[in-house]
Amino acid sequence: MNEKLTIDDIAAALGVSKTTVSRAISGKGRLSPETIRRVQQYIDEHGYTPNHQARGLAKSRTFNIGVVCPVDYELFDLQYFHRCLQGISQVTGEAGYDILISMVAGTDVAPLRRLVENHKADGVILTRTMFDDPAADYLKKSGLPFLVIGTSPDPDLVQVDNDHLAGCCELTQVLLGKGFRRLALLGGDGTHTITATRRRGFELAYERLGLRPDPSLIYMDVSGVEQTETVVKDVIAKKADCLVCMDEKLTGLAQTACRQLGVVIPRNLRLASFYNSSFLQHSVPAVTALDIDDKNLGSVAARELLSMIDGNEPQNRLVRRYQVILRESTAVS
Amino acid sequence: MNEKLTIDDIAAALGVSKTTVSRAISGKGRLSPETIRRVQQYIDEHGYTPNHQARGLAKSRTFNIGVVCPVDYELFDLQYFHRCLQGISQVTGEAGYDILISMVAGTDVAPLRRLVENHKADGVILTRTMFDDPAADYLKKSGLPFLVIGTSPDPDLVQVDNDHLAGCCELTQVLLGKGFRRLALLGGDGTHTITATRRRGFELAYERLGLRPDPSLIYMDVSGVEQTETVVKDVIAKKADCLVCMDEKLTGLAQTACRQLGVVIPRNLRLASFYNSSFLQHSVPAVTALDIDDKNLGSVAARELLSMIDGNEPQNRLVRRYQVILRESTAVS
DNA sequence: TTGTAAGCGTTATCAA
DNA sequence: TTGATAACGCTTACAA
Repeated sequence: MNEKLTIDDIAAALGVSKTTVSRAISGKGRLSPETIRRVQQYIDEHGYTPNHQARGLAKSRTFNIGVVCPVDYELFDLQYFHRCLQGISQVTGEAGYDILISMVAGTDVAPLRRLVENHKADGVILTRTMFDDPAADYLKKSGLPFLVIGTSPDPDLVQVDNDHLAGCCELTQVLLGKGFRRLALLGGDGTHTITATRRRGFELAYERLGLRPDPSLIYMDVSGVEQTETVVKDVIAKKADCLVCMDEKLTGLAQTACRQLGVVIPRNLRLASFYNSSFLQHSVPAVTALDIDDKNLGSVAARELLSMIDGNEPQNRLVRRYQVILRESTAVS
Repeated sequence: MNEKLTIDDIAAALGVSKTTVSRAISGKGRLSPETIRRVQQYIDEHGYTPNHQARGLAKSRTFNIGVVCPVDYELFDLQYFHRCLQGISQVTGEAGYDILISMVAGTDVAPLRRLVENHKADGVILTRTMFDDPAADYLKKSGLPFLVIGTSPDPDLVQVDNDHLAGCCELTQVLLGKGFRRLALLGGDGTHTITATRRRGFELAYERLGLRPDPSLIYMDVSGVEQTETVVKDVIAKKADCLVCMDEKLTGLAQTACRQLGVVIPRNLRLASFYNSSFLQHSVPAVTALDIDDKNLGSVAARELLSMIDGNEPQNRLVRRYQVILRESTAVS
């Protein structure tokens, strides 16, 4: 209704100065309880809502944080992104911050640049990291506080990530513990750091047992139905016990390939995924997977970014919120 | 680098007034070409970037638009949302606007209220509409320009939507044209207006041929694997020719159910979807579907909202960008 | 405990 | 063609 009520109006109505009103609202400075009460009451009755724009100008803050969303995110990435966003949203919301989405296509950081140059955000979260990430490079130069969700070899980047290394290692260890020795690994885009991390976790599990994975059973940069079918054929030919896929997309491809080739899971081949999804949970048979709390990841990232914005020393965070969920697809025959 | 360069600095450096600089930048008012050139040159050399916050305060605009994203969006909704967002992002970006995401859970519009009350956006887009949508109700009261993507029975809402009615009708007509007479319809959440629209389109196709669908073959509010299996059993028992699913999620459920029940598509039952996805395109067999250009929908919505923000009369828009894609799943045996 | 006044970086309204 | 100067709504020294 009275959208245009300002701090001045209240001051005039109450016969006090706008400083007093400002203080009563922010709670800063010492005021008589009586004054505070009067201001509060007036606000409650007349429905004043502060103008963040003005507040921002005065404090040179926008109370926005930017979140970069790659346009090439696919079906499953979106789920991850959405859950991250939930965590981010919750934390930032409580702190009075809003989320500005910047959609970047490929290596073109123009939208991000706009956001930064126009001073529209106080900090930025990158939800994906790549080697030589142009977005990260740009942000580094900009001087704006930012962090990446994910792990990067770049030590200058503030990083928040799940301990995928430990998680993947653990899932692999569980499989090895079941007696499967010939595990095949199916990996996607090698330019994503997560791919390297998962592979490392896979290998680490072997090393802990003093073993080594069969290098000919590690397939990287796999994508598409045809390629996956080729891999599955090869995996069967090489008599692998179990196929471990790096994410749910690859797992889906593997399932399709198996169905096409008449490979029955878990009878002819076991199947596991380094990333869980409701999809894998409901597929037939349900697929063993590493379950990661993405929402929590978003919360942690947001909290860290807000702390950086407040001038605190940045700190990398490795979140250990995951669990191995064993399902039918890795049943021992 | 010199992030803190303001219009004042430029004015001082060039020995002109800030008004002049402001005009040179905005292109408003008459200035000598020479002055404009000097200002431009200075900006180019020293890298001035305007402060949107201040600009916003002066013009009482935020240059943000809010986009509401329900947290309960699932896998497939997200794809729709993401594509919409691409369209929105492109249009708003070109107009110098940014996108503020407001995640709302269920009927709790608190995050949206925060956004509105803090004057953080000049307008809002709702990417989903429900009957008695609390978000829409709130926005109506707020007075902020907003529109919904989707169709609502509420005549007070500015609506931008694909012509689902025509699209669904067309797909249904194609199926009827193939000689299938006993079409079953599988629908989801009845509180979503889209569900009602799709049903109407389905029925309309029959009416155009002077026919009526078998009411016992229309299944609404279906969700979950078990329920879908029950429906598929029933559909088979009632000797339907084809099962039409309202979206790709239901289609996926139907596919799983068929696989479980040993129902072979398209031999024992034909399958079609009122919403296409890469998923249906790649599944085996590929599924006939209505393909809709969601990105374009987002663009249209964004353009309309910006127009409303500029004070133009709101206008409902019915976008006719769809195509029926026939695939293996509806092959005539 | 409260008030005055000077910012914050723009745009807009007058004059000149 | 330009320039003072006053908004825009809020915060915050510095006074009182």
